[in-house]
Amino acid sequence: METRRKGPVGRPRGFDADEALERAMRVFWKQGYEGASLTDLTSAMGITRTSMYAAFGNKEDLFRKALARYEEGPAAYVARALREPTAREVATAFLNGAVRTSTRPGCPPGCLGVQGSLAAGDPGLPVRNLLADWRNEGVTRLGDRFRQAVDDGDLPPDSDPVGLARYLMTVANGIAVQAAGGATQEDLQRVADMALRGWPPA
Amino acid sequence: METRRKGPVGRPRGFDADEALERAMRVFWKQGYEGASLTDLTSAMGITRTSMYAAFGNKEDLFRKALARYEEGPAAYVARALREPTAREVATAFLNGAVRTSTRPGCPPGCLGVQGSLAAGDPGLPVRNLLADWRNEGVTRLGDRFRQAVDDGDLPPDSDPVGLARYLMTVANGIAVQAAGGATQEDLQRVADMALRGWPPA
DNA sequence: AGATTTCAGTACCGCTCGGTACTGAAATCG
DNA sequence: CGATTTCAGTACCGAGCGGTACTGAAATCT
Repeated sequence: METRRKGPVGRPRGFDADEALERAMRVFWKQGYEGASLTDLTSAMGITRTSMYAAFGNKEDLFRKALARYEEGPAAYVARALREPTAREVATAFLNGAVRTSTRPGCPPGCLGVQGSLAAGDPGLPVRNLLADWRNEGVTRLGDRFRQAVDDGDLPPDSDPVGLARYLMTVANGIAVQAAGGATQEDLQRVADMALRGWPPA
Repeated sequence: METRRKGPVGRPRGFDADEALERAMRVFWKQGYEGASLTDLTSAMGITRTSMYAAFGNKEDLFRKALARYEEGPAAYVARALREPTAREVATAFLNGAVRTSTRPGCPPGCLGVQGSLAAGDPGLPVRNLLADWRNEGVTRLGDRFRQAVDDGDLPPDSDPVGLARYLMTVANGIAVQAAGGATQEDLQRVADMALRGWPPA
């Protein structure tokens, strides 16, 4: 006979973990991993250090969860772009999404995958490597999609799918850097348009 | 009657300030401003904290001087590119220089102007803004050069010089990000070549 | 040589960091 | 109701941060 629980025993948590994670994500996005102190994070989340550690583990765990949330939220344009029917539409949707997410009003400029950590001392290396892997995985996914496009015939047979993928990711990363320096959405949309002027014809 | 000094009175400094600054520049380049501790810096420079403060001011002053040295050294390709005869050659030299400097063996990957500080908490804001200004000044200089190119007739009269400048800077910034993630010189040279495929004809 | 000036080094300052032990209250169970 | 469990909050931990006072030696001047 198995013990059945109607709900978790004990006092339930008094805050919305999803909302707290959203707030934490924005602090990391704005200030980077090392630049975001636990005090910054917990005061934005509206909870105490104790609650944060109980709910999310530690600072690095919190960042990993914030990155996962970022991927499903602000960075969902990547997955959407990959589902576009042609290589050109994939590329266009990807860069336009990067522009919009990097310059969205009410959100920090740039991209969590770039601003989160680019260079760091020893204590920040795990997160730095996590983000480098995250960006490289994006290249891989785009590259797979473009290999498919070559098979489909909407990219020339002599195309370099991974090269095209890295090119787009490079431009998207640059857009994030430029957004951090104050470039506007119009500025960066022009950049995205220029970046596609040399795109291989179908 | 003016007092003449043959040399500075007192014990002369026992280290090469230029060499020390070069070492500091590389630490900032690799670890970023906030990620480079005074211990990291001074041990790489081979001097004590006291000597560093006497010779360079404080950590922020040291960074400013390291950035100036970076501009004259690894980033000298920018000034060289601006002196190329045509807009296309300017653009090509600029991107090729960004690729080489971001992937130079023996140097940290990327660009000090990007890796130095992209996102930061309150204490790092001055340096973050310094670098954003530095990047934007690069856009301005390229933009001035391309305006000249329009006058010279080696860019179409309806070109957007500042837009073209921002486009190149965006690609260069993206190259720095990608280099930090392990992209090789060959990878990034292909990216630079692709970025110029849509360049306006003379 | 003696006086002076700046050197390099140690030890320390107050502060903030990420992380934790401990307290007392609150909510759910039998 | 009483027992149990987890909550939120305070106060604190050792460590590292950027920066500085102080010491004694070394090198240049008159």
